[in-house]
Order: sequence, then structure tokens, then C-alpha cells
Amino acid sequence: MAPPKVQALALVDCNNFYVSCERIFRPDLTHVPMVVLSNNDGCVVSRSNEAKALGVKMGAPWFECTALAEQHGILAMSSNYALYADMSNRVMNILSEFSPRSEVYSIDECFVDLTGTPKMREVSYAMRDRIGMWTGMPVCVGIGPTKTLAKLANHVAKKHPRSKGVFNYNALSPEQKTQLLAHISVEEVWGVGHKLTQKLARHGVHTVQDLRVAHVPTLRAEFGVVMEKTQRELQEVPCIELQEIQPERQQIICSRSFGGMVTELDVLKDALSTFAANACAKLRAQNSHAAVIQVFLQTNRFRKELPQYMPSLAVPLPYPTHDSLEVNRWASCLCERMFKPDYQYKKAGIMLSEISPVTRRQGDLLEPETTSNAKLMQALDQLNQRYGRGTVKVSTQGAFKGWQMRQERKSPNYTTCWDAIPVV
DNA sequence: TCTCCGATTAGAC
DNA sequence: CTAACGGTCTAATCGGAGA
Repeated sequence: MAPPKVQALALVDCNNFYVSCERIFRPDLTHVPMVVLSNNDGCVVSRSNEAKALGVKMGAPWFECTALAEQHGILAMSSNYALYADMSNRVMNILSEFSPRSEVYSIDECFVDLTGTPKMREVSYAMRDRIGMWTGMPVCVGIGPTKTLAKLANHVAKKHPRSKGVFNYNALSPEQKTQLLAHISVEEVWGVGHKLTQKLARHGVHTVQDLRVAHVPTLRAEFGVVMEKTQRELQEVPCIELQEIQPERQQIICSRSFGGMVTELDVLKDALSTFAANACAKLRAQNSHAAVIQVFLQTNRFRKELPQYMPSLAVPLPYPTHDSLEVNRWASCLCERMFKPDYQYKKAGIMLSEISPVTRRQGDLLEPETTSNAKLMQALDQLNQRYGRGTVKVSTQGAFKGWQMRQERKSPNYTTCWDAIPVV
């Protein structure tokens, strides 16, 4: 039997994705140092190359950057997820035409199986060029025999301008591979974060090459199966398969930090009704039911001088549901049971778990299921899909102000809202 | 003693 | 000008409770 062919997996990753999305509709910002902030205008989640060069750190709280920002004229924008999701879909659609096997890994990344493709480099540049031409999005392509090495190859493509956005690990000789890996810090490896980098250093593992040739039993004993898989992947043995169909969510969380402090029960309930509606919409979108609902409240953990309270309460539902109204009633009830006055709440959320497909739900003669709500929910989803999220809401949703997040620097919804199209 | 479960940890993006 | 630090998700691991 012939040995299995070496895979050629391409990881296509958008450059500075959120920032690039904003720039596509604001070409005047192309060379402006800029960042995109997380929800509530809290932290830096995307940086332009200019902002990186000025030392703005990923994940930094924005209020800590304002001095630097003022000094250098760094522009900060609120995140516009409707825009990013739409741009992502456009990029992914283009990529899907290059291979029958691909995996949308995240909003800005896609694995594309190019195994057996002749002229790998040409195809990679074709992907880049077509995405650039049709969407304006800059991307880099990394090719490797495993997901982990494709990721690493992408890192090389991003970091070295000489690669012109494409790097093929498979094209290297064994000596070149060793050389390359010996010059990359182990923290660049997919699955090795901050903590593991430190722990690996304590074991004398600093570079990717160190990890690749590390003593297997020790690695296994000290770092577990995950690290062992990572090592195997670096040795070109595929351990992490391409996931062409993405599995259904096992749990769904909807939570938000508030724009300000919240002290009233009714405001918390109002926020939770929005979270319940969003969580159930996600549940219905994947045709599932949840059997457990959990609600949590949180005071501001960064305000150490204030009294802290972070309760959380879970209940099994009498029967699995995806009904916004019913989930909202439970959320409300749980909220009431946990609520204590005299605390300043900063965040709340709802978690749905024990999720199963609707089709596998057991019939039960005593089941109080009614079809009326099901039809209502279906209509609600269709309206919100057609006319935009938030067109139709559950009664109390949005009646109380004071919890909505701050978004003082948001761009218009260029691609999903007619009114946002600039008049020439 | 074995298994199950919830909480905790680590990571990705 | 205030006050100001994200949101979802998965998998592994560990310790205690219960069988």
C-alpha cells in the first residue's frame, strides 16, 4: 500500500481583519494608525500595522492607550460586527471555489485543502488576488502538511515581506525546515499561549524546533495530550482533522458589559430579555433545544474598592426549549432570586446548555409543548432576518435604558444597511 | 475503587 | 465631561461526591 500523500493545507488569514474592514469603506484611513475596540469600547482587538509599530498592545484597555493615541494621532473605532460578518462571508465564498474541502475556522481565517493541486504558489496568489480584487481584503496564505504547520507558515508569510503574502512550508528541504523552526519562538505555535510558553521555558523549550524534538514521555507527562498532539503536528503527522461541517454549539452564551453601572432589578431584567432573545435565536438557527438555563450577574471586578458580588444560578428546564418567551420567564425568575440591592452591576448574561437537536427530542404525552409559540418564533426569526436584527422584540426588551453598551465610534453598516451608503 | 460531575484552567480569536 | 478593562466557545484536567 502506498504511503498517504503529504497534505497541503492552506491557511488563509485576513490581515488586521477588523481594521481592514473599516478601511475598505474609508480609503482615506489607509495609512492612518488605527485600532478597533471591543464591545463597550473597552479593549484593543485589532490594530493597523502603524498602530502595532507605535506599541499599541493587543488586548490593551483603550483608556490606558489614550495618552499614546493623542501623541501619535491613533484613531480608535468601535467594533461593527454586522460589517465584519458580511465581509467575512464574502471572503469565505470566494475561497470555497478553490477547493471542495475547506474549513471556516474563524471570522477571518479559513483552512483550504490544496492537496494534489499543481502550481501551489500560483493558486495561492490567485486566492490572494481574487479576494483583493473582489473585496479589497488583504490576506496571507500559509501552506503546510498539518493545520499547525499551515498556521505557522501563515505566520511566516505575514512577518516576512519577501514572501509577498504566501509561504509554503512543504517546499522546504529538511535542513531549511529545521533552520526555520529554530528561529521561531515557541509561543507562535497554535495552542501554545502565555502560560504554556512560560512553563515550556522552564523545561528548556524555547523555539519551535525545541518543541518538535522534545522528549516525548516528559512532554506527555508534564503537558498532557494536547501538547503531544501539537508536537506530532510539528513533526508533520496530522492529528487535528479538517472540520468541513462545523459541529453544533454545545452551549450558547449571551452576555454583555453594561455602558454604566446598573442598580435596578428592572434594568437587569430588561438586559436579560435581550440576551434570552438572542440566545434562543441562535438555538433555533441550529435547530436545537436547551435543557438547562443559567443566569449570572457581575459587579465590576476592576473596581476593587466596591463591594463585589458575582452570583450565578442554573436550573434544569422542565423540558428542552428554544422559546424566547419561556427562556425569558426563567431568566427573569433566576435574576430575581439572585438580585440584591446596594450592588452596582456591570455585567449580566445567560447561558443555555444541555443542547440537543430538535429532531431527537423525545415525545411525551404530558409535554406542555404548544405549537403557537413555535410559529410565533418562526415568524419572529424571519422578520428579524429580513429586516435586520432587533426589528421585532420581546415585550420588555429595550424598555429600560441604562445598560446598553457604549459605542461612540462606530462606522455605518455599509454593506447591510441602505442608509449607510454614502451619497456621491 | 471507580465513575461521574462541576469547577477550573488554558487557549483561540 | 463623566468614567473608563470583550465575548464566545472548546477541551483537558482535577478533586470530591456518590455508587
